[in-house]
Amino acid sequence: MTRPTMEDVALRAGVSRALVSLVMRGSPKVSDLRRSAVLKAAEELGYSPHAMARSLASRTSTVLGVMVSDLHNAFFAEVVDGIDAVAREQGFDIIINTGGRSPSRERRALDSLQSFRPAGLILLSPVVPANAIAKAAEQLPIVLVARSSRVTNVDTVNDDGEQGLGLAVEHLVSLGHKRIAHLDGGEGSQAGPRRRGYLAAMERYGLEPQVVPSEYTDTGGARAIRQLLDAGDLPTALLSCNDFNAVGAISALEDAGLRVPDDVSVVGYDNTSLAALRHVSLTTIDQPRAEFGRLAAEALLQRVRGERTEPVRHLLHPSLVVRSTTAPPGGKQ
Amino acid sequence: MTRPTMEDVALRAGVSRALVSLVMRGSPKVSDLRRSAVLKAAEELGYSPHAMARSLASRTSTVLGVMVSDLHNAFFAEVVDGIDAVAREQGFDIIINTGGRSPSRERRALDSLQSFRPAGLILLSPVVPANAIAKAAEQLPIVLVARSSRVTNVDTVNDDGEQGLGLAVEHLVSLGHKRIAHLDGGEGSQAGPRRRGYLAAMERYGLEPQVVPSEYTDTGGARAIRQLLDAGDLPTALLSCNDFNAVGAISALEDAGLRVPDDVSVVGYDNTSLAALRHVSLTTIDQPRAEFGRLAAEALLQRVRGERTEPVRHLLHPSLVVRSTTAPPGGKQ
DNA sequence: CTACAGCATTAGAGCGCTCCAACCAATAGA
DNA sequence: TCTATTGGTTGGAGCGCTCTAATGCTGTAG
Repeated sequence: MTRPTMEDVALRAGVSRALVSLVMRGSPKVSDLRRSAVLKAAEELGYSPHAMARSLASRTSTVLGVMVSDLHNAFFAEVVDGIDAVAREQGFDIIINTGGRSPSRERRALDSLQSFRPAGLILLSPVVPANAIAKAAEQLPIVLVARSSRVTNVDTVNDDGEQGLGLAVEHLVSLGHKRIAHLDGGEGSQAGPRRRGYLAAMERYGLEPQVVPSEYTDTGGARAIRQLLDAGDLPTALLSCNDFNAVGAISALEDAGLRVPDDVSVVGYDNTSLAALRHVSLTTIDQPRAEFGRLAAEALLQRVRGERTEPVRHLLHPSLVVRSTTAPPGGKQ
Repeated sequence: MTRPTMEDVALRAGVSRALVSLVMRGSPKVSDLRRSAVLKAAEELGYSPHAMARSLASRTSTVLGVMVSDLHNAFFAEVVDGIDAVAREQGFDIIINTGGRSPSRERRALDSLQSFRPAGLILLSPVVPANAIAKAAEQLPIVLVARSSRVTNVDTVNDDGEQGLGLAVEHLVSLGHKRIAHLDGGEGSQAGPRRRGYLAAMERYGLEPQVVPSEYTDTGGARAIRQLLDAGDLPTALLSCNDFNAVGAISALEDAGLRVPDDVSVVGYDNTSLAALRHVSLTTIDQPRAEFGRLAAEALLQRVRGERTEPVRHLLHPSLVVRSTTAPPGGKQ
């Protein structure tokens, strides 16, 4: 079970350890003769380089750490796909860890990730306090996705949540809705911009805003609806803080005998695969997720290579995806 | 940006590097005086140990590698939760990588994971060929989840897919169904046992089996339904190979003007969070996912600690979760 | 006063690798 | 013939840590 080292390969190929190192790193200054001898020996021994020893010796790393705040949310999977594509293309590996939306577990994940001394870190929607991020950023390059920051040495990649909710309000207004409520994401990441976008858009159209406290879960959405129903105060359209919340809201509405979109229109946010399922077919706001990942990886690699020290703030344009949960108010199609 | 080392901490605390090492590893044979001096110096410098150097020097690792075949599937997130809980409890860290269900990318992920020389590897539903797994297993302990193997130095954790589909058939038969088709998972992991379980159960009840080729996706499910409809050959009940497939099937059925469960009953497999959404409310087979993760981590750690060399084959009992997509045939409730 | 534990502490080697400077042909130029 | 030059190859130091064996230092017994 003890794995072969460069020494073993060198011995078998009849060359020096340094030469094996050159071959492993694909150096051009190795004769074909030796190269093939080394590769053959490595193959026979089942040798593969020891990434830790390598990075220890070279004082560099080709690893990017990715902290995913919630593995249960497919949103992040697509961001990771984007990150992975860029990283691979540029010769970097990624290692992932998850915080499970819990600050303490996330902090542990961050420590663990950092203990590998990666070249940089991408944090997907982290929930740890800003100062923890700022502190980490003193040690290595950091890019934040789906969370904003004013720290000058971290880059951020976000969608323009204000614009997103603006699009949603516009859509509903154009369908004829006037009573449009927002199921708010509370303390959740990006809930602020979305709420502001909602309020601004409502003001723009001269409509009375109604913010209902809720959260980024389907049970949260359902709870908010029950609250509205209890208060006998149901608007004709609902803007959820995300798709999960929207689906929860729809369930609760249907439980109450109301039909979507005939009685109430519902708009989600994120355009998760959930929303795209024809069975759900949720009108929602799409975020370019893979693009998030690509931009984050590129920003990080720029910093890693020392090409830039100025912070970058990507703010991507969301887009409206109209499906089957929105219609004119009053059931008239 | 250059991080402090043990040397720096030792210097600042006025002790030797070895003593700092002892403190960092929580050794009892350090006087309180020195210990606090070291901890203070470490704190001031923002020192944290270098995991790679540590594992290089100690020739041991406290890292478990986890390969998740598909990050988009929340199924794996729950397994990871189980793994994480056990690993953390026993002082191990996990690093995750993903193969995106592509054999080549998965192989890359495996190599990358191994380059960190983890203590062991847990592979969640891997798609690489069996010999690649066997080869890796010569180098380090490996546990497979949701994929079986006959390799003697690999542990496996699976649910009993045969039993699972048996439960589903039994449920439908007890509702009065006779024409029950299986939307098959093809080459997908665990598709074999599920198919076998279906066939065996149908035979047990003296019913004519009908296996429809499909795959583990919602588009696959929809496609299979369209095929059945085109052939004018729709059974009264469908057993999907997984929840995604089932939801796709339901969408296609609804598109065709059929109602679920009134016209057709549908059963999924996996009990993903998707199935639990009240809007979907899918009757399905539940696998104890977190338990998968816990058992996998425990099995791996036993091997890591050299407590066992015999392979372990966990086969967990699935259970039926009845929701709203199954009813007696012909719409009579 | 010496001997010997017992304990906290430390020097030094070494983990698997990279990197630099040195080295060694072999060829080219003077 | 004697240098340069070039391209391939190598030894050795060192990355940040752990681990073993040895060190110094008490305190107690002989």
